[in-house]
Amino acid sequence: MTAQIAVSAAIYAIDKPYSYLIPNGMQVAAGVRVLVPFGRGNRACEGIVLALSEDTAQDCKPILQVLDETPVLSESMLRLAAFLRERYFCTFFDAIRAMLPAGMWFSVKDTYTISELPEDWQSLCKRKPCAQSVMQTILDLGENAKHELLAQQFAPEELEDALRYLLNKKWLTAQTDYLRKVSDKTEKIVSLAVSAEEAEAFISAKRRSAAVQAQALKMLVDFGTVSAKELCYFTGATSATIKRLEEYGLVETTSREVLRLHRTLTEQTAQRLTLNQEQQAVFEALDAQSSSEKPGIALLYGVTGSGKTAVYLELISQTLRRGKQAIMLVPEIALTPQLLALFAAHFGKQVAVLHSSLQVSERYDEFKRIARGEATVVLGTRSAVFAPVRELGLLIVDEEQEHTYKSENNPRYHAREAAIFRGAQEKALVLLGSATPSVETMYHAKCGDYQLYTLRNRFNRSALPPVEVVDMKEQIRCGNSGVISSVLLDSIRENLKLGQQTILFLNRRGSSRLTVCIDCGYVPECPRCSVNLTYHQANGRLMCHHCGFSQLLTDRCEKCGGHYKQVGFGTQRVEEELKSLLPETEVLRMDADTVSATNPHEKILETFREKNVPILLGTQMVTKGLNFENVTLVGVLNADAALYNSSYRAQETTFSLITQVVGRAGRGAKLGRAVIQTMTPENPVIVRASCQDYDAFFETEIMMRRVRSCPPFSDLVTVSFSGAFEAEVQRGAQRFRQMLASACDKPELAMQVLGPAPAPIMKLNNRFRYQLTVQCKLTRPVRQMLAYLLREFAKNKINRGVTVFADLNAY
DNA sequence: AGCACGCCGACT
DNA sequence: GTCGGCGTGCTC
Repeated sequence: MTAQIAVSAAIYAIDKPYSYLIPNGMQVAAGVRVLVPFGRGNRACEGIVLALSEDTAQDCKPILQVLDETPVLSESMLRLAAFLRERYFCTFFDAIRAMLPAGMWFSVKDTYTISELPEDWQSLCKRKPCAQSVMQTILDLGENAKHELLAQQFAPEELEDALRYLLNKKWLTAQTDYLRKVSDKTEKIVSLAVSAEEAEAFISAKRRSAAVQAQALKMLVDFGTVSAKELCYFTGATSATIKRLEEYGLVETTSREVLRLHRTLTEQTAQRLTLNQEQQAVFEALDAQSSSEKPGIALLYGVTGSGKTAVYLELISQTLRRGKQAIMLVPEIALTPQLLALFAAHFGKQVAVLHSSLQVSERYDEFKRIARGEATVVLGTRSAVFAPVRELGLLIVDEEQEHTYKSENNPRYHAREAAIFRGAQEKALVLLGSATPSVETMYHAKCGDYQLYTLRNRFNRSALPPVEVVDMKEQIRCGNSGVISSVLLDSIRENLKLGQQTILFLNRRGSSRLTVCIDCGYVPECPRCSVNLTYHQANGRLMCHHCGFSQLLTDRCEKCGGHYKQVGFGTQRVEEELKSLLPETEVLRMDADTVSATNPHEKILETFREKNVPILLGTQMVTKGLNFENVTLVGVLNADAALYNSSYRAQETTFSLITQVVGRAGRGAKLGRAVIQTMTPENPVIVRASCQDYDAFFETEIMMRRVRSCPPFSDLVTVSFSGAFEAEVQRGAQRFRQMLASACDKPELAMQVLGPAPAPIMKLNNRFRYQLTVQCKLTRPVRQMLAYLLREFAKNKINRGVTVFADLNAY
């Protein structure tokens, strides 16, 4: 008997199921994790059994150890992993890693023991000083040492080198333990280990040579105890700085569990749902579809406020009544406390919540509750599509057009696509819901691939707010160079008089802030990335949002000694403008700068609601699922900001965004209104969004997509190349293009290749990036051909120094 | 990627 | 003469 195993150590270029011998008496099943020897060195490495087969083993190694008593993934989930691997060009294990919660993984603990050390060992390794000191350390520790302990004392590279040397000499032996880890996120806390006076003395003694250390110490003197993260943020220190200070004995670090605001689901008595006629009809049809032999996929297209959630709840209840379970995916759970409360009220303890801000152990617990069948309703973000429910009856993807469903790291899967595959596998109804469905989804619905259900009426019959489009060019001509038009200002004033609230939305895309020297035009750039640095008021530093680099903003320009100025309009600038226009009015700002762990957006929104703050100003965050009775005015400050980037999705996201924002006004009894500011009032996307005409928008958009061969008519595979040397990366991309050209000799492999072009951010963390865009129908043969080329590219040593990866329909 | 095997330059 | 450098090729 052999087992086909996905091995964690296998990189993409060599990833495939590896066959291993099952030793006599060992209990192995598909879906259990095992320890297997891999590679020349036969290092123990983690794997998961994909399948068992009868074939007599030829020359394969035996499994070392079984790590799970029962499978952690069902056969159907293993097929889903295979699907992810093929569609998103990742390894089996990458896919599996995405499917299991962090708390289920094993931590590798290497322990080194001295075996046979010759008397004169010190003279024997004179030429290897690092090995000598590592050996001495192990001796001091008493014959054996844990890897993590050594890692604290030596630089990683040096340590690995020394250990390899010592193991090779057979002076040391290593043993590997795999322990289940259910560790929670901890954060490092730094505090002074000496008196404030001593720290001050150190600062003045050091003067210039260790400016960052001095800064960090100063902060500790002022605040006593600070988290390492904050210390780095405010002073520009790095982990190395803290380590250095620790060595000097000036500071000490401890770790503390990250405390997160965790909402416990309070059980309330659910109000009996009453569906209106339209909802009832849709519910019945969906219910019929879900109980059919092959339920397939449905799209619930319902305008904002038409009560999609009520239909979801009824369908979930119905699924439970049939003895099956349901998963509902939402774009961002933290933004929808109202939904959480609703689910708690309806399903009580049967609900499991899975989202990114859960602690590792909490997530693991929820995972187990689902696997055991205690939780039958799963509410969660992207990765909840992998929740281990046993008998899936319903899989809802709410707001299916949202970009948060696309993973931004390996495997770069789309939760909607994973949901559709899983639904088909497990014969569950996949229900996509949206007020502004993605063009792809609506297209499939119109083709009949998905069943289309429509909710046309707003639930409480409240009319959609009247929308006014303001031409900002006109405003400039009239002498208003600010970001708030006179029309919007008047409306805000009016609203203030009535004691009603206003939400102002600023599109971040295309409105990035910039620090520039007004004398010579110099713009500070990140030394590691090809981006400009952004000024943060909170710490007075210029920061890189991509690699974490930061530096103090100097008074004078470092090139010419001139003056810096902040240009571009971020929320800060709008806030200032509002202050001068409406000096007496309180403005609540919500963006990446004001939202933090200690001040989460829920808290800001709560303040907005409770204290009846007149104006809420923010970025994307203010558009999502907020229901405020007293909000009667919504302003979109720069509606077209995202419209002119090169992505084929720009129109769609802009339309969806504006529609959502406008839908925020007048949710209560009072009539709302919306003001949309734009430079291009005649733009069809703006026009259609302002009158909430999705159908017209869709018709034009689908035509454009057809003409340009964009999704859903074809797929776009972005093949990215990165490396330390720009010319090498570019040549690599060029070579891949040639490989593509010679591989696509058959008609079924038809494709169009664009590039190589520099990636949108050409340099990131000192690595240069280029990309090719492959436009094709991603059929099986095309996928296999691309996978083959990716592997060949990685294997060929001519491409050494250049790494490649592919992303399907990237955002 | 990670690791062993194999062939050339600075030390005992 | 040998130890250790780095280049090369394979991973059940």
